[in-house]
Amino acid sequence: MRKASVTIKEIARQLNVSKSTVSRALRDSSEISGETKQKVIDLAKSLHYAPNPIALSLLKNRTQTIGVIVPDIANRFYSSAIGGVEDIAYSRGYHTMIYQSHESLERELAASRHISLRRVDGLVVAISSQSENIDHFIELQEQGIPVVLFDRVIDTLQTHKVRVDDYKGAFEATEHLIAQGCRRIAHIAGPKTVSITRNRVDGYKEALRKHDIPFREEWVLHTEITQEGGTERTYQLMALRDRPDAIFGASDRITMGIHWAIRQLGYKMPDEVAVIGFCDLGMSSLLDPPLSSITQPSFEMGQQATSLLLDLIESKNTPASYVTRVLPSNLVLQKSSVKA
Amino acid sequence: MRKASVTIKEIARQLNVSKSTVSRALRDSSEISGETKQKVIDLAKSLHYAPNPIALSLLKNRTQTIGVIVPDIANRFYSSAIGGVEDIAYSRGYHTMIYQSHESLERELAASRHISLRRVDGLVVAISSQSENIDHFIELQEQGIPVVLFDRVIDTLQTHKVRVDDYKGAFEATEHLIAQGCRRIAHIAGPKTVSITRNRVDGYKEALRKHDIPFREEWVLHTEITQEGGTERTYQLMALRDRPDAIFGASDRITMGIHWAIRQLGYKMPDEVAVIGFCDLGMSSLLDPPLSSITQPSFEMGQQATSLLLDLIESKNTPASYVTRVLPSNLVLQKSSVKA
DNA sequence: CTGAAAGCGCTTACAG
DNA sequence: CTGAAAGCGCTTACAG
Repeated sequence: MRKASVTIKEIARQLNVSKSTVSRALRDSSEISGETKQKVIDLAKSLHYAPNPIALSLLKNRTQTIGVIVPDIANRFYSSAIGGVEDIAYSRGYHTMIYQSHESLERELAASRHISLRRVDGLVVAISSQSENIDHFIELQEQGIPVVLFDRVIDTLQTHKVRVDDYKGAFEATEHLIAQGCRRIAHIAGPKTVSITRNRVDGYKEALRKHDIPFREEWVLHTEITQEGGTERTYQLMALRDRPDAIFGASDRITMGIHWAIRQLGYKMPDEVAVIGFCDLGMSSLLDPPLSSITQPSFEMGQQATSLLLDLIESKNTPASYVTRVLPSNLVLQKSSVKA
Repeated sequence: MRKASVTIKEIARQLNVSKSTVSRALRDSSEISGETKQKVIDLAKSLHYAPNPIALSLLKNRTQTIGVIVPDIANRFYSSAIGGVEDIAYSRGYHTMIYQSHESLERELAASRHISLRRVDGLVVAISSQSENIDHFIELQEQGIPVVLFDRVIDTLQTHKVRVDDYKGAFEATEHLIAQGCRRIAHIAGPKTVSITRNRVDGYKEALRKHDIPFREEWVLHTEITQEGGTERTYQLMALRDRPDAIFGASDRITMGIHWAIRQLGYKMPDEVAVIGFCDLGMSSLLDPPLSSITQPSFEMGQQATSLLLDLIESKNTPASYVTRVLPSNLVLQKSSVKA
């Protein structure tokens, strides 16, 4: 069915030279005469010759392809990070294969297996919240496939990491709420298994401590990273005898759920309940009132992770040490948390 | 520094048989003795042997991989459609490579080139709005790489197509606005180059005609598929001496822009201006007031397109004729268009 | 039932 | 400067 492509053999036949000569001419080897070189190149062009990357892969055991695993491409944070990955990969001659884990360890394993089988050259990954065990990534590394983590990092994997300064972002958001006069500040956090969650809870706590506001266990709730989770936990918080006067949400989805629930329940934002959360700006500005956000440099995170990965792939030996890049987040204040 | 994988040669060496025998035993050929077969299979298992898919690709000129090109993976409609693509591809033993065109012909060309070079087995695509010329897809077909269109289809390409019933969706949305008592109904449409746009405009016009409402040129504006586009065109509409009492938006992004602008401008929804649009439900329910939407079965569209594609890939000969599947859209009424 | 050989498309020591 | 040969990992007629 498939139309046969032009091969080096065909060019050799037409020119009455050997395949070796054609191959060398095309890679501009210095040991070929200018004349022959030109003949080969001209014919190759007119025949629309393109080398078969699969043959090269077999030869070099390299595919010029990197993989990226994210929990969910529909999430703007990740789709934007993928943009950054593709940007760097493309400019350095690599292609990108995108996998979604849907927060499931099983699907992360399937993707890892595929990456190993397909001889993908390296992997950029934001670990699924279900994955406490990361043996599959260690196995990839043992096979010589470098892995770089971003966003969701984990201590047990030795490698380059790129993450945002969650602690500081959470600290600043909480301190902002305090500056607005809030004293009863709740936090709806992500799954306990995720590193980010812990950092954000810590930042939140530290801001309270700094301003001598007592920490109250019942005002920190954990949930899956979904809008429904944010909504349900908001119901739970607002149902408390002692209800909060501010809620800080740990992610886009969660925070959108909070915003929605607060409106549903009939509270005025920000006066009765101030809301702020880690969120994508495009999203948060659409809401009414617009949502104060801690925004993350997602595109840059994808870029940096990929650039570190390609360095690993292209260097002969394992590096002396791994780096962890911590990028700043950015506080964008809007009406949901700024009192008149 | 990639660790060498176990090969058929290694198994043959350890068992003192030929590579051919190992190969046959592993594919369970009937011409190998049960005993030998068992030995080979056992050793293969204990060595964690996995066939090198790259070698197979070189041999068969097939990669068990399909490509999918969409304008933008961050758009929920497309990320959900990709979910449907992956669902079917995975269950039939194929992997999916995802490409984004960002509505640019140039990037669509780059993706097509990659698909051709990488010997991807087939392609599912929602054409970029910039691509009036689709020679690159015809070339793929000529190379024996089948292409199936979904969402954004185009008449000039002979192939299977899967789309939603835009005409009917637009017709119903418009008729609903009329039922609400609106008579000055505007439509903010997508780029003129896209087939969908024309169908939606036609559905809108037909509903007006049926109810004897005169069509007014100045109430149909075209824009890029962005939120900003929706916002700008809304400003333009509401600035008219004769302003509309309802706006029907042609896509998620556009409609979100309309909703935002109407609120900004201080109009009451739905009483002063009713708003409805093609939109994802998760999104539209978040807004205040919740947005009436024509929802599309994006996941199913991805599934059906992929299933048609795999049939093309796996059949020996080109089919007698191509099909166009038209899926129904669904009208979900919410507060933005339903008057008390 | 099993093996040697050719071949998928390419590169690269090794000869000359 | 050019070519013949071996090899990447696998399959499959062709012999036996």
